[in-house]
Amino acid sequence: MGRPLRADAARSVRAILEAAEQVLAEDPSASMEQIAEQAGVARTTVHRRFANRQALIEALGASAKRQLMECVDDAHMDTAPPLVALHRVTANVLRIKSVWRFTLGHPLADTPLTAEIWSEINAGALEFFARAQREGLLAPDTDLMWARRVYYALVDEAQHGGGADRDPDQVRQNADALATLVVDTFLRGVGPHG
Amino acid sequence: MGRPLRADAARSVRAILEAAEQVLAEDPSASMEQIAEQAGVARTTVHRRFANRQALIEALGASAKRQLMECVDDAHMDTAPPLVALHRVTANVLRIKSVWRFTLGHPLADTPLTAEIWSEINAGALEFFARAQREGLLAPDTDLMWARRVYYALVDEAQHGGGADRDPDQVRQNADALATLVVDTFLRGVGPHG
DNA sequence: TTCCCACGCAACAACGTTGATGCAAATCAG
DNA sequence: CTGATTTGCATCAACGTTGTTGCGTGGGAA
Repeated sequence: MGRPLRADAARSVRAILEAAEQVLAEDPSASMEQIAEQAGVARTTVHRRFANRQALIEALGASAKRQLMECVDDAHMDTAPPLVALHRVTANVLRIKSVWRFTLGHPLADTPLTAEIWSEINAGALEFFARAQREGLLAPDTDLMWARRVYYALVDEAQHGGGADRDPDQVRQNADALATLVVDTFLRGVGPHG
Repeated sequence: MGRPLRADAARSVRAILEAAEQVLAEDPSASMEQIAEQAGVARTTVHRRFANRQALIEALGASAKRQLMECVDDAHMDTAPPLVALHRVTANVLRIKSVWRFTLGHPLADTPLTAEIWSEINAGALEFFARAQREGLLAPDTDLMWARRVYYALVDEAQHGGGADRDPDQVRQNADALATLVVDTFLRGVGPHG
């Protein structure tokens, strides 16, 4: 590509991406104008940095998916004990999802690239659940596809309810507590146990 | 209001509502043109029957909410044994949701009227879960708000995955099977039981 | 300090969508 | 059958959004 961006240009790009994520999270059909306003930038500047609305959304997708992949990786789903890995990845994903509510929530940001990452993650999840089932964490008669969908749904649900977390510390604690709740509900449901 | 609609007019209205539900389910921002096309009707006819896009969506909301309320009522949540009632209402709701994927899925169709019905249903659900908890169907330490959210999420998830059901009979069987799956997962999760 | 780049601002064309209107033809109801 | 109503079609104005361009200005980099 061209030479590195100047300081103010880089600042604009970051502001725009951040604003786009926030605005689109509340209204996926928000206009470029609204995004520019939230970014504290003129609309033309948005178009200067991102040729299309599509290009902007794809840029969001790239950032988000990269971070998601990263946070899944460092849970070591393939080696850690299933229950530990499950709790860790859940907390990590919840943390990421709270930042990328739009991009990771709406499939609008789907491009060939991101679709590939998705299927990779999905495959990894299925593989993990298979191992979890072999090691007795999941009931032997559980349909793994259903299990995966239930897990995703619970993570989503835990995310949506979570109100405003101010500082990063609070986000982390919240993510841990929610992860416990999600994993618990996922494995034992809400009925009486014992 | 005015006098009853003529036969062809009534047919148009029904066709438009049905078409709107289908089209909007796949693309919530679809144009009136697309809806008209799917209904086999000129766009002007749509505007003749529904002043606004908003009015059309509200009409959808009214129909859907009415049916939803009806199908919740005839599950007799307040008298039947909790497990029976839960299974029955789940099957009923799944059946309705498969028909009103857009209107009951996206909160776009929310008006003062529908919001009222929603809160009524939500209150009923919470009350039901409280009774279920007293009677031992839910663990005593379960947060009822969380339980409700999990239940809604599971119903949604069961709905989304359900591919194309051709005839009404198949829909009914499918709804029963899915209801069993949902209730089971809801109460016991996917971990080993025993 | 000096040069260059990025910015804000204003203006513009192109589009698609919405909503309204008039009219001729088809269709329903008494 | 006959009158009333509905519909399709063509047309029009109004809007909001998108994307582009040119210009003057202010802040970053060497």
